[in-house]
Amino acid sequence: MILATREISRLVRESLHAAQAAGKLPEFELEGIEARPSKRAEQGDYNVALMPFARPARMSPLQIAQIAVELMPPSDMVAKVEAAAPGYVNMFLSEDWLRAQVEAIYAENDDLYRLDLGQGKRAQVEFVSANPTAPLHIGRSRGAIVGDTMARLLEAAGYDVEREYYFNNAGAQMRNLGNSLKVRYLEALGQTVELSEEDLKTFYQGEYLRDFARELALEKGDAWINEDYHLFKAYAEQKMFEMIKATLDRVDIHHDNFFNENSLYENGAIWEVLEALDKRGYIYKASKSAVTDDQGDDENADGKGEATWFRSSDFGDSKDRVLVKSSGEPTYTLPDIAYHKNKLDRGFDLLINVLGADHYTQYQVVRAGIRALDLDASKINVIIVQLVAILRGGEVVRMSSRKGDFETLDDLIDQTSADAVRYMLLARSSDTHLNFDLDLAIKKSNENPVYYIQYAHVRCAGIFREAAARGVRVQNPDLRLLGDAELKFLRKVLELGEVIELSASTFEPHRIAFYALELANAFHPVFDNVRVLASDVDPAVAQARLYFFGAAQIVFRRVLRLMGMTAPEVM
RNA sequence: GCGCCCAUAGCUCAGUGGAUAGAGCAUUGGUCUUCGGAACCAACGGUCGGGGGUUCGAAUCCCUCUGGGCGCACCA
Repeated sequence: MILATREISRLVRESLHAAQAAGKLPEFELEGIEARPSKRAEQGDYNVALMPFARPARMSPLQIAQIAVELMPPSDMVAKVEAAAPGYVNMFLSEDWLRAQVEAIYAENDDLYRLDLGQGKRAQVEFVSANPTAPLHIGRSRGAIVGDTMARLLEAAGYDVEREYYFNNAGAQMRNLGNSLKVRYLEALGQTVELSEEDLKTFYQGEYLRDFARELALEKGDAWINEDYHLFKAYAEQKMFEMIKATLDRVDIHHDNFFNENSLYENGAIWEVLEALDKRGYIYKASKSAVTDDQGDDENADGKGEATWFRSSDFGDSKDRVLVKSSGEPTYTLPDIAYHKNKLDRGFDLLINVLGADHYTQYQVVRAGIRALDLDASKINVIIVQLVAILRGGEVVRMSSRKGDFETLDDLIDQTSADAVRYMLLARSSDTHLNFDLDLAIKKSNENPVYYIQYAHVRCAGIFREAAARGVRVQNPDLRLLGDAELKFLRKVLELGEVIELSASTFEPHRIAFYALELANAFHPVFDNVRVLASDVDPAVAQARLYFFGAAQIVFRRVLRLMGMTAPEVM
């Protein structure tokens, strides 16, 4: 379907252009002409503000608007154009054109409002990216939903999208995981294992490892009893990933690529990055930072010898950062920079990184690294999601990772539903804190937006069930029989294109969630007032209305799928 | 101390520099001879945290203050 704002902007631009060619307007740049959906019916369906052109034209904005109206090219989309003070062009959509959009909805169906914004360019969204040491924590869930919805919107906008998961399966944490599983394995075989204070600090205590260990004991018996952590680590990692993927699958998230941080060690990429930075003069060796930080503390220098530092302060960072510890082991920052270089090298046109607010500083350092390597940092975009608080009975639920009934994304899904999780975590701007109200999410009432939206789809499906039962089928519907209520809903449908365009270009996927609620809000009154199968409805009118509700169902299914939610036939 | 985010209706929150700031919930009052009432209609409700500035025009941009949140490791 056509993007209404784009088309109307074009009409106004052409009319002003024609005015300039005819000498009715002086020559000046026609930039920034943007149509907006109108807020008031008496001001038309779309408005274009021409006030910015008053100065270059040296005319009153109202005069410019009048000239624009006068020279407006004809369009079957537009019924009427008016100039309004102080300088607006108000457009009224043609009702015939609006009715014809019902056909367009059927034609596009599940691809409704697929745009050409991306022009087939390659985009990559990196999200979740948790290490496979534990089930997905609730803290990751918002980024997961936001990232996947962003990917869906970019696809709708015409990008070729890849979803990527970055993880680390090397290092101390994974070794700890292997050791922890071994302990549980020995326990599963009936041995008692004494753990020192020191062991407990690094021990993964989650119940999931007991489950893995029981399976392992059944599978291998005591064959692994003398193995060190390596086999256990590999086993735990594989099980962990199965678990994480299963959790993500519950909310319909599927990554195309799992990128292993360790590969950057194996192929030497991290050392190439270090060398490149060194060549450019951004590396030095020292026992402490060459830049005194604000607190002037240098306690990290104590007896540790020389580390390898990156002059990130040259790029606006508040202090320099260590890339290689005095032990010779890289910090996570070095592979992180190498990873982002790798992403750029893979030729994506657009990169999006979904990060929790607590990782923002780290991202700044990586960005500094990319700039230091003289690579195009502008291709890397970040969606920072603020923290989530879980509320029950108006109280914040503590999300302890040690104990408690509530810590994982699975818990959240269990206690509410996959659809509720997707909607609730999406329906907030990423940069505001989010309160996830458990009581609301499970409530089966009109207070719950999840049900309100899905119910619209259910009601459409209900009409068709009833129609089928009565033997009514759509044949040659006459769209002229649609009334004002239906047209009002169709006007709202038109906004879907703008929502996709805007959310894909500003990386703000939450917009689709609010739009969905508005769409449902526009739907329910129509459903209540526009009967299809009532005895007093003329059969021809019933045909047109049935056809209309079929289109409405397509729109709801499309919107729900863009949010990764199900479109139920019954509830 | 420094960096980032937030402050809009009683609550939870939308709002792309454009006309009279919106929605859901809550509250109050209505609508059922029901294709699914998990619905609809109406009313009530605002110094957009305070103060400056930029602009033809500011909730939106800039500065500042206040109040919250998150970071500021030779952890990941």
